[in-house]
Amino acid sequence: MAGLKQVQRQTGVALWRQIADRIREAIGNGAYDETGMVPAETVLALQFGVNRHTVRSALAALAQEGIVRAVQGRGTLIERKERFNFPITRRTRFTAGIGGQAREMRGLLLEEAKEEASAEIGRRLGLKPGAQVIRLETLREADKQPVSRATSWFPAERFAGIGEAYRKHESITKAFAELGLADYVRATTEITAAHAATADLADLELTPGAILLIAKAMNTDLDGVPVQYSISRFAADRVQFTIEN
Amino acid sequence: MAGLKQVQRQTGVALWRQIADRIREAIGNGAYDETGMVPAETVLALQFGVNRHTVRSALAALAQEGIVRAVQGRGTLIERKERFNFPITRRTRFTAGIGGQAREMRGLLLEEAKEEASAEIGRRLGLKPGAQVIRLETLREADKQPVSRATSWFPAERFAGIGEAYRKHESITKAFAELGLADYVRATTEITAAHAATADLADLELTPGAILLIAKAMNTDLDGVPVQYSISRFAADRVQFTIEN
DNA sequence: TACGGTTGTCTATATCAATAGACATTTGGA
DNA sequence: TCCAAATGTCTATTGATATAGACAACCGTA
Repeated sequence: MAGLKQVQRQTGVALWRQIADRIREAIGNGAYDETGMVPAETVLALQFGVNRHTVRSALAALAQEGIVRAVQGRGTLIERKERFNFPITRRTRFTAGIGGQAREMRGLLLEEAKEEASAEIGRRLGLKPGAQVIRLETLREADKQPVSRATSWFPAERFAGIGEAYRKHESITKAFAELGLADYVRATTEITAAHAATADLADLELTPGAILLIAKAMNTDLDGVPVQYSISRFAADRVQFTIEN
Repeated sequence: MAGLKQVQRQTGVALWRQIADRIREAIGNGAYDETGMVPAETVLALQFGVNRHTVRSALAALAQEGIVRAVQGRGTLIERKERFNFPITRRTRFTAGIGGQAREMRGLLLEEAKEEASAEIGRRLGLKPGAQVIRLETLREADKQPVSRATSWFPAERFAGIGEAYRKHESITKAFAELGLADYVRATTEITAAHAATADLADLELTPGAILLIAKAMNTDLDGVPVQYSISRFAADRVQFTIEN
């Protein structure tokens, strides 16, 4: 299992960066699942044919991403696999779901608009024809890495000001709370996959041809009244869904 | 058209490398087709928000790849678009076809095996059932960039030692010549496209989901006797085929 | 011929990347 | 308790990366 392809020098890509990428990939492939640890720094240095300090730079970058954690005297433990695990349950919340696996969570409001509900959106939200909805375009990041790009619709009269609330709290759950909705549940989730449209490529920092996991979700309040319908596009190589019942 | 996305610092990827990649892409997109030149160094430096010397490093790398050529007093001329043009004719030869567009051509022999011809390969080469063939796995590079990954079959008794000859000359044409076949012609070429299999991703240095152009070719000697059948997988974003008659 | 615009070259400085070696600190087990 | 193994920290050196400024050389054109 010794490194078949050596790292390349003088390509404009730092050695520590190449090594970090390869270790991250190896972790994602389950190469170190038996021990749950990365090989010792001296071993990695030998494998890649570089100095131990260079390996340390690579591991420091991975630690910064929250993928590994070094423990003096023991070794470098794998904190999480490459993919964020996103459990889908009746109480699915994005921030809480990913939160434990990342150090820093952010939710950015890219766009807000009030518009007439399309036929499909109206049906999903149980609104009368011609009713107004608020549409939010959001980008969610975990550890500064974009994870998903979502479009959400809310009944306009009930959730006026949700855009501002989201911008403040960076969380749908907290935005709902500020508007008087203390609790809500995930009613339905539909999951598909597709190639990324060019519009999503830039936001999610993907390469053309990348694959998206698409989750169409409906949330309701505790009385079963729809409060949100959303279409979230996840970078397929950064998340996995877990369905629990 | 000013740079929307700034280059990033301290990511382990040198600025000149990021800028070279973006200019190469812009050239491929035809962004500078009107003038046939890259903007002046000072203009690019301003666009990317870096020093002129950093831009010069990027342009030097592109010149090394043969994509641009700087002329003092005039500017930096575009030598060729991103894609290599690969003309397919009755006298198609890989090295000669790409040769004029690249500075350095290489052909690497990855694997050699003598084996029994499969039904299809036997049919393509016009061999009797159970005949032996030599299979070569090769990787072709132009200016140190992998261009294609090919699997070739040859009748074993007629071309014994072709693996060694290819390793020496890095050219099928020259290997044939050494074995006494002075000339040959392209009889048929079939072209398809597909997503890259994982096995080819590493060799061609592609990202998952990348697209391959696949050329299935049969070469014969001047008497029409098949001498080679090959399946070549080209990185679709690096080549284009031109059919000439 | 003169000039504006362009690439080429040089010096200087600061920071990052990589190597090298030494030693401290911590952990887990013999 | 001791030891091997692992990560943490420090100093030092070299080369690559990036910025800054100045000026030379060259091209096309007015």
